[in-house]
Amino acid sequence: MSRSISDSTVRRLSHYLRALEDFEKAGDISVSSEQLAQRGGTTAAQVRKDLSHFGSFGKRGHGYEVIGLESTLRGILGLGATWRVALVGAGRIGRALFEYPALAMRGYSCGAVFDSDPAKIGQRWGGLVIQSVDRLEEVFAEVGIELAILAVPVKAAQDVASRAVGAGVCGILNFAPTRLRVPPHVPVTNVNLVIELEALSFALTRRSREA
Amino acid sequence: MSRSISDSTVRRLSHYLRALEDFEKAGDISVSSEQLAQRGGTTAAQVRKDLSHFGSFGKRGHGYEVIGLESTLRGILGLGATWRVALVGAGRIGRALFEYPALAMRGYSCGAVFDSDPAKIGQRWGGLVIQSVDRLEEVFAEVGIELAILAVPVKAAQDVASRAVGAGVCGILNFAPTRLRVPPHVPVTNVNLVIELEALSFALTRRSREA
DNA sequence: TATCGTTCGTGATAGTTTTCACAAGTGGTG
DNA sequence: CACCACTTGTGAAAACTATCACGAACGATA
Repeated sequence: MSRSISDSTVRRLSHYLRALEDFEKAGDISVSSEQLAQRGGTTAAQVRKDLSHFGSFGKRGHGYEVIGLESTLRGILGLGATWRVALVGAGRIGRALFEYPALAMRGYSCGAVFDSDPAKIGQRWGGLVIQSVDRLEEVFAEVGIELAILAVPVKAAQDVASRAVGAGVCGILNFAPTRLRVPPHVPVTNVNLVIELEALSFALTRRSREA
Repeated sequence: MSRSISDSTVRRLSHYLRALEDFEKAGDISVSSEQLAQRGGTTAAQVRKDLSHFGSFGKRGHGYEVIGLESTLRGILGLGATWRVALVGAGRIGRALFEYPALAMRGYSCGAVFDSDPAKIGQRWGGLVIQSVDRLEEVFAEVGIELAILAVPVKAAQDVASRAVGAGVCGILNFAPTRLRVPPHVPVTNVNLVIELEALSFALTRRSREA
């Protein structure tokens, strides 16, 4: 029950949850840390350590009960709650996210869409009308937005982030390839495609250099 | 000039490069590790350590020459090379990637698009005709594909990955929320939106629990 | 009930990454 | 030339993360 949980641990919990969902589909009643480890690409000891930060969920000699651990992990990851989300940026990436089923399934419900392009403002996406970013604060308050998803160009990202924080947002999911400056109490998760591309490029190049 | 470079270091190099591009635009000739650190959200010592793994690029008393370090980093990250890429999966995410300018700018040139949906096969994207995944090996050989971008459903991901490896691919950029099993010599970079969503959810929940 | 094979939970250990602190190099100035 | 303000590059220390190894619990079996 330690206080500070490392990012790597949280990400592994995510993997375990997905593995458990598969074990459930396969009809398994219980799984061992060893089985979870293999599916998650880690070790049995790591699995047990990760879980032990939050409590003691297994039975010695028999492993973990699939359904039980599944809902425990959902609880730890906060997947029971639902969050009212605003999507800022109605470009290709914004659109892909808007229709990404996992968003809704993880409890993120989209309550507003913004763009700065006059040609897009007023268009309908699902049941929502695309709003001008100029009205961001106003709409955030009206709809009760808790979370902002940023799918805007780098240039606009910091400004939108600051305004979202000003409007009282609880967290930000940032797709712009830039590090946002926000107060420490606002969690930001970055999905930075450029970094991933460059990391892959590095791995590829390193490989061909060594060969 | 150590052998094994940690993933975190590589990702920071990416940040430094972006910062340098900005410093260049702003007309700066040289920067200190302190300046790079602030832009990249880290510390001056970290910046120097990261760079020192690859050589000694600064001048004591004066910092790093912006243009010079920029091209050094591009070299380290392998951004000079161009890679012939295949996009597997022509859904929303595939489309967003296909039009993502950073892809082309990082030296990834798309040489083929695949899908399994008969309704999509035969459609044109840019100058490319969407191919059936059934012809994957064939087309990979014809076009000389070096890299596969997977934007397919989880169910199909492992199969496509194995076939891409069989077809001699050098690396994989995987958007499916699953861990691929590939031979160790094939680098895989995962962009797992589900994990990011759950990590954010954890941070949000943790926060509201503590408050 | 006693024994056995299994698997968890966890303190100790090993390994990795980050931070610290300072000697050494650089250009400028009088 | 001697000194100064500045900033790098790097060994050593600290912090963090992963692995190991083993006692303790559990159900099954006779």
